[in-house]
Amino acid sequence: MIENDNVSIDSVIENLISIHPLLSKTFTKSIRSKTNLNPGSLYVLGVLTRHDTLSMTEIGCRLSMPKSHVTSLVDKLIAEEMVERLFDPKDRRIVNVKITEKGLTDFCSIKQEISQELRLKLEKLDAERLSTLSVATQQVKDILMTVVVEPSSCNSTDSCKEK
Amino acid sequence: MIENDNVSIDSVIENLISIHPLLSKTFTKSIRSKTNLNPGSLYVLGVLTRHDTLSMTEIGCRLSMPKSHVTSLVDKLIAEEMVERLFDPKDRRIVNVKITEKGLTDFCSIKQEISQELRLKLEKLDAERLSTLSVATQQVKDILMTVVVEPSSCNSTDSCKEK
DNA sequence: AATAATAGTTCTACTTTTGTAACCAATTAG
DNA sequence: CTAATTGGTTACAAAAGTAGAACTATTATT
Repeated sequence: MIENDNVSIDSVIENLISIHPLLSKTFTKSIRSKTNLNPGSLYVLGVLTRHDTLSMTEIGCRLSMPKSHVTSLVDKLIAEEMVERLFDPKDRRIVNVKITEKGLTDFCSIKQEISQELRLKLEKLDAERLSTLSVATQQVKDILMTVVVEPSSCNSTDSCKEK
Repeated sequence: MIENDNVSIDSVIENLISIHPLLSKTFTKSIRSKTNLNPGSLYVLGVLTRHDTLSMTEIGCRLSMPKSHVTSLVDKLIAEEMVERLFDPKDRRIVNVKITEKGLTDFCSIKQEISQELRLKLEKLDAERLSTLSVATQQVKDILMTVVVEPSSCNSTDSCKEK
């Protein structure tokens, strides 16, 4: 709790608040124009690429969306055969969602599609800045993931508390 | 070199796609619960803190929202006395929007509010990771701003250049 | 001067997301 | 064994964002 820490925290928050609209601008629009999925479904697909299976509650917790919304998004993904429902034999209330092979390959090509414009712009960066950006985004992602999604509140054993 | 660039670009895109939902989760919800502004209005306020004045078109371009939406968001901000309309004497069609003193101070306290939970979590990071995160977010922000908001497509005269 | 183009507003229709509440089935606790 | 809790679905209302046409006023083009 030193002076220096507070300055760092403030600058982190300041920076993240600036970055957020930039990312929205970059991705959301091309998601709508270039895919037949809505952004929410794509976020669900995204977390499923990073976790083999997740329950409905866990998905909602990680993406901060109401369970009812998760249901409708997963329904859409199932209609596209991108994910599947797996019923947990140990607790038959739980629905585990798993991405399919088709879902994985589709997600890859969708990523290509929606990042096409960004890719063109990144290509114009000099090698040094590009490498800086590569390292920096990796660090932000890694640290933010441990900070934002704290394991204790989202996992199946001690599950996400809904208020 | 080309090889290496493509790897970097892919990892940047991969990372940004992971970061985006994390930021949404972090900010959007508390914006709704802790302020009487909608997220869009807050984004408008945000860009106005970084640019003394912007025209309606420039705001829409920077945030990738239709001009009609910008109109309604600015209307809300004016009702809260956080911004003001300034008519350009040189071209009376243009409406320049400027953040007020109240807007600036309000935005600061809103930032405090909506980042409170994140702040608590950041405080638990050790000094090294916090400083890493501080530097990395700054780099991401700076480079992304030059990449995402390309000057030529946003300006009316020459006013869209980001530094 | 006539016409085209631009900046912004208003209007309407639509999609997406959020927030509840009611409900069922399965599990856990007393 | 009841009673309470949990995970998930369904249904509905409301907020927020998206998209585009029609319109006014102003400026630019010719």
